[in-house]
Amino acid sequence: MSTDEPRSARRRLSRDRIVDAALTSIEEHGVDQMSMRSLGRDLGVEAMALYRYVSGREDLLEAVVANLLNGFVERVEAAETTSWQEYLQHVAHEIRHIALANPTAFPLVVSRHPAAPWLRPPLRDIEMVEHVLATLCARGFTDDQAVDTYKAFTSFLVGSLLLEVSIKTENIAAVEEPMNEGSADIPEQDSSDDADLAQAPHVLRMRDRLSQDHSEAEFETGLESLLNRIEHTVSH
Amino acid sequence: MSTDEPRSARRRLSRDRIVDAALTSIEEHGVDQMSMRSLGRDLGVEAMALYRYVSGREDLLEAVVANLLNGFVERVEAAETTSWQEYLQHVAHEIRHIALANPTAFPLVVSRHPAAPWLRPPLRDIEMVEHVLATLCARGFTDDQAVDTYKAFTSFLVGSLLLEVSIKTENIAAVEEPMNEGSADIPEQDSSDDADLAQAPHVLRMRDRLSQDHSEAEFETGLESLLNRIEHTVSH
DNA sequence: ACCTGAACACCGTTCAAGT
DNA sequence: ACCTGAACACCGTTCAAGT
Repeated sequence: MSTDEPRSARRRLSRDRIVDAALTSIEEHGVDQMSMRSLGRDLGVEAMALYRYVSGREDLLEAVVANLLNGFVERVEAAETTSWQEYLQHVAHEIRHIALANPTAFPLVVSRHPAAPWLRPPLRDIEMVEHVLATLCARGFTDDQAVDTYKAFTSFLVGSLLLEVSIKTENIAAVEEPMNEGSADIPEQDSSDDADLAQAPHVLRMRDRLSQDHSEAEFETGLESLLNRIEHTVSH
Repeated sequence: MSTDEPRSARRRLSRDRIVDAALTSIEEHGVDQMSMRSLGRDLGVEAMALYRYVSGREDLLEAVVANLLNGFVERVEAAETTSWQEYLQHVAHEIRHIALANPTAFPLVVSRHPAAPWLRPPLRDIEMVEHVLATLCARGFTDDQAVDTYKAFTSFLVGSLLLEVSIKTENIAAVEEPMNEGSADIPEQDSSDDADLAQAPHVLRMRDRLSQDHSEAEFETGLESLLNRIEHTVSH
C-alpha cells in the first residue's frame, strides 16, 4: 500500500492494526504463543504501546473474536433466502466458512465469556442471535419454537465446527518442529501410540477409514437431519 | 485419613497426588490459574519438586485428562447392555456425567492433542474408541457403518457437552469477584450489554425462555434423534 | 532418593518519563 | 499525543546443591 516499510512495521499503531496482527499471530503460532510482547515485536513496537489501544490481553482476544464475526449479519442478509430452512442453511455455511478460515482462533468464539451470560447457548454476538430469532418469527415460528430452534441449531453448529477445527489444527504450538536435528538415534517414534494400538485391533483395522476426513459431507448430513427434525416438531 | 497434616500438605509427593491436586485447582480457579508454582504451593512444596513426577505442564494436563477418563470402559462394560442403541445411550450418559462433574477441565479432553492424530474426530482415549467400534461390530455393523456411526456419535457428544460445560462454567477465572469493594459509584452495570439489547427486541422479549437451561432434555432429544438417524441408515 | 535455591528467559501490566 | 524504560509480580524449566 504505502511506499516502503521494514517488515510489517511502523505505519503508526491503531486498534485495527493490532487486532489484525493478533489474529495473524494466533493462526500462525497458536493462541498461547500470542503474547503482548511478541505482538509488539511483530508490530515493531514495545509491548507497552499496545495498552493505548487495547485495555489488556483479554480485551484484545475479545476484539479478535468480534473481528472474526464482523460483517456476518450483512452477508446473511445479502443472501435473500425464501424459506427458514434455506435461511438456516445459509447461516450455517457462513459460520462454517468463518471457522475454517480461522481454525485456530475460532474456539475463542465459544470460550470467551459472552456479552449476555444468560443467553444459552452463549453465542456472543447478540446481533446474530437477534437476526436468527427475528427471521424465524417472521417465518411464522412462535416464540417457543424460535427459541427451541435457536438452541438446537447453535448446539449443532458450535459442536460440529469446534470438532472440525480441532481436527484441522491438530496441534499448532506443540513442539513446533524440533525436527530431530538429523540425529536418528531414538528408536521409538511414538511408543505409547503403537503400544495402545496393539490392544486395539478394530481401530487398527479401520484405521484408513477412520482417518479419512469427510467433515463436509457429515456437516451437510447432520444439518439436513437437524432441519428435518425441526420441521417435524414445528408442524406438530 | 492420616493423623495430622497442615492444610492439604506434605504426605510425600506422588504423580497421583499431583494430578488430583491439579484437577481440583483447575475446577476451582480455571485452567489458566493452575500453574506449576501455585500447584507447588497447594501441595506444600516448591514447584521444582513436581518435575520428579511430571515432565512439565503439558504432561500434567495430559495426565489430568487421562485421569478424567479413568475407569470409563470398565463402567460401560459393567452395564451389560443388550442393543447397540442402549449401549450408545449408556456411553453417552457416562461421558456426560464425567463432563458435568468436571466442567472446567472437560474441554481439555478435546483441546489436548490426541494419542492418535489420524483419528477423526480425535477422542484421545484409544481404549474407548476400540470399545465402541468392537461393540458395534459385534452387533452386526459393517466396518463402514461402524466408522460412520462412531463419527456421528462423537461429533454429537463432544459438541453437546462442550456447549453444556461452557454454559455451566460461565467464566471461572474471569475477574474472580472484585466485588466493587462496597463503593457503588459506577452507574452502568455493564453498559455494552444493555446498549446491544436495545437493538435486539426479539432477544429481549424471549430473554426468559432463552435463559432457561434445558440441557438435559435437549441432550436426550438430540441423542434419540441421532440414534434414529443411524438406525435408519444402517437398515438402508 | 527426594526436595530446594538460584538462575534464566520469558510473561502481563503500571507508570513516570521522554519526544 | 504517542511511545519507551524501568520496574513489579508473576510464569515454566534446568541444574547444581543440599539433606
